[in-house]
Amino acid sequence: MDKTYNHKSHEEKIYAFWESKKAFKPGKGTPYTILMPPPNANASLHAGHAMYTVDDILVRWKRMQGYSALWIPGLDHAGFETQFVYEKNLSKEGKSRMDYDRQTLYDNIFKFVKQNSGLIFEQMKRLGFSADWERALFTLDDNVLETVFKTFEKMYKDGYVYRDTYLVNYCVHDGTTLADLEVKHEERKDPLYYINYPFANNPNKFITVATVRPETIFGDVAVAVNPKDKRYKDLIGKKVLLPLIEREIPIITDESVDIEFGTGALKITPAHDPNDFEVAKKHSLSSISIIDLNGRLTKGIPEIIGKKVSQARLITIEKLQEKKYIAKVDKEYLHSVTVCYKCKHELEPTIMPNWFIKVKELKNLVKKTVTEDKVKFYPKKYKNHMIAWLDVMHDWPISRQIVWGIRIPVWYKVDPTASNIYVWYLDSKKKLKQGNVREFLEKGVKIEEIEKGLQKVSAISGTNAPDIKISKEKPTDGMYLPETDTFDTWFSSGQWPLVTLKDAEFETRFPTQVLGTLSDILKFWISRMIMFSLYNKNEVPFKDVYLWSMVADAKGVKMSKSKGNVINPLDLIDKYGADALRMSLMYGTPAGSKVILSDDKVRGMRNFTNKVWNAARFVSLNYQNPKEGKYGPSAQDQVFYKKLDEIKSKVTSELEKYNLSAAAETVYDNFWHWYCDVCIENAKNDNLSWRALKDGLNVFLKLLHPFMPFVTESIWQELKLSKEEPLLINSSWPKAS
RNA sequence: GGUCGUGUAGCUCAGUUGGUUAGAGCGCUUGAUUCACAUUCAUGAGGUCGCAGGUUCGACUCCUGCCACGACCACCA
Repeated sequence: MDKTYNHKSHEEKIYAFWESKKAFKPGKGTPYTILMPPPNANASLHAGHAMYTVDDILVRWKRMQGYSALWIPGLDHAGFETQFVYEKNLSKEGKSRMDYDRQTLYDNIFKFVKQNSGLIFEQMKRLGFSADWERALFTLDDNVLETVFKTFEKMYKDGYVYRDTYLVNYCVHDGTTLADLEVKHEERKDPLYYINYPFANNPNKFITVATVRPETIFGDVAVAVNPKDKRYKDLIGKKVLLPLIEREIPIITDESVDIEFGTGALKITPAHDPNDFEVAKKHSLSSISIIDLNGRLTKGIPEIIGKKVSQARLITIEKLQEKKYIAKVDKEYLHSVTVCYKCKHELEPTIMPNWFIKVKELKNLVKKTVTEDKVKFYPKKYKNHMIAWLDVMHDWPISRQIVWGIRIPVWYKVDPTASNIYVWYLDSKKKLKQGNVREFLEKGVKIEEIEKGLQKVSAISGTNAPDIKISKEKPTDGMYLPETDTFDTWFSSGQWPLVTLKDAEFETRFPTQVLGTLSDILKFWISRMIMFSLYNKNEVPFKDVYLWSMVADAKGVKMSKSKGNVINPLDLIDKYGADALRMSLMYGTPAGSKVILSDDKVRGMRNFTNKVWNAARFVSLNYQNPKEGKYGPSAQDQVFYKKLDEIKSKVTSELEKYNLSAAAETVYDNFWHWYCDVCIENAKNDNLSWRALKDGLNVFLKLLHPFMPFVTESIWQELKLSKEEPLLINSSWPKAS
């Protein structure tokens, strides 16, 4: 053996050795299954993924305990995320998604993803991950689509899926709807305009409303005041005129109006404000959409038609001022606006037909299950987080207006006499056309041409909605156009536990054991997985959930590209070895806490790696050439074995409780400061037998193996400590005698 | 504004049902070295355990209040 452990010369060799022995395939025994949270297909390894070491430790430990341990990896298509990255590349070439029909764009993104995919698995192998790579699957694989379609169909039949117009958070920039979860709030300072609305029967008198969005007055359908507000008591039911366009709207009362704010009178714009949408629904007021999906005004005064919102606002203000409608302006008004979590642009609340999942019953099922600890959370506090989230969770919009994803398997029947389907398509000359299908058909455009160049279909919902068919393939009984919306990524990845296992494995491996992931996707993902699992299989997807809060640098600051403090785990592996990295991720990182990744810490653990190597080398040298008659007194050996038993029990019980950091610390401390500093010194002084030390080494290598697989297996192979067990990875876990 | 959580050494965190001098890793001090390991060993410094009360023979631990920070939720046009 070399005097110093050089990870570079061992790690690659050992990993190839395991693979050649098919060491990651499940053996016989009680099944133990972990599903890897699928990383983005085109991602490369970052510090967050390195924490999957948690899974690897558990799998390796259970494998050694004699379980049929299986760790199934996968890749996620990550719809919105990926399309965002792709479109950024497109714009560098001066192009946009509008230059392509749906299918071509999809194919191009698919190529783009394929080019970059799989790299992350190779990087995970460098960390020593013992997943069954041959079972890896991708969220766009056929069998995944099959399951997702079936679930959708079943939910539709069971009445959990509905289509409705709804006020959604629409990002004009990215061209898609965002779920509430994807929305960020940002503080802004904007002018607050006080605008006079004259009374219809007496234009010299008026009621004043306050708004930061004067351009939306053309979509107003009412002015609301609080019923308890004495100032407006006599005005209720009266009509006022909208400035500039002089449309009549009523004054209504609603308790949600804050008497203290502004003038106490609120303009109601249901098509472009979530609160107003609710109020309008309550009072059965229709809504008037004045902004289209490109963020341009469609109604109002002629000067603003076709203009973008920001411009329209300025023009509107100017006109209002000219006609003296503005009572005053509060220039320093601080309020919060909703922005897109991805591109940070301000969102436009917009009314749009969408597919929804009715969640009330389903979420109560999840809540019951979580409350009853059918799924346990480590640390426990996340149980409360989950329940609190379920309480406020409302219907889930699952359609996304992006191409990169699983197309919602719905077909709209084209009725050539109805104006209920609106399309965007590239004609045979690659020119973008948009309008009613009926009108195109009347002009002699063939439905095939529309379908071929199709970018987007928007079918109205409600009473005049077209007939629909739920089917993967195009129905043949007439003219149909496909739904172009795709599923929210979480709709498919929420079914991850249902698609990863083979049919027969649902008998043996379901529910799976544990899911380890970053706590910020508790709501997005974990809640949905439990939901789909209960709905489809009447069973939880996993028994335990292990969470960590975030990955931070040495100073405890969250790693992010914008802060420039990102540490690439691969660099640390190059420098100090995978074992050192793994150990430093575990040491001092209890469930739920921050994961600190710093060069200093990893270096410290590299020292430990070397310590293990050297101690093993020293013990084996002495054991192979024991000095005659120098075996120490057996009483001291007995004390040694007793302590060794205690360590075995302690490490095992900590692992059982998912106290991975405590287990790591126990084995680290005892190996270094007891076994090396005390016991080896004793043996040198003939106070302990080399035989006992050799047994101890055997035990420590096994206890260390889940945490530091490479160095331990290297030693095992070099020293051939046990003839019965050729691979440390498959050896038996030490039990206290 | 609401809910939950956190506050222990310079940093990140342990501290089990209240019980002697409160611990670890990294960092820092000083020293050792022909010794398996300078990738080592030993040693030391550093904590009013957020603040103020209370319960108790005894509180980092239990209770109350306050302060600070964080997460999530809801957000007033």
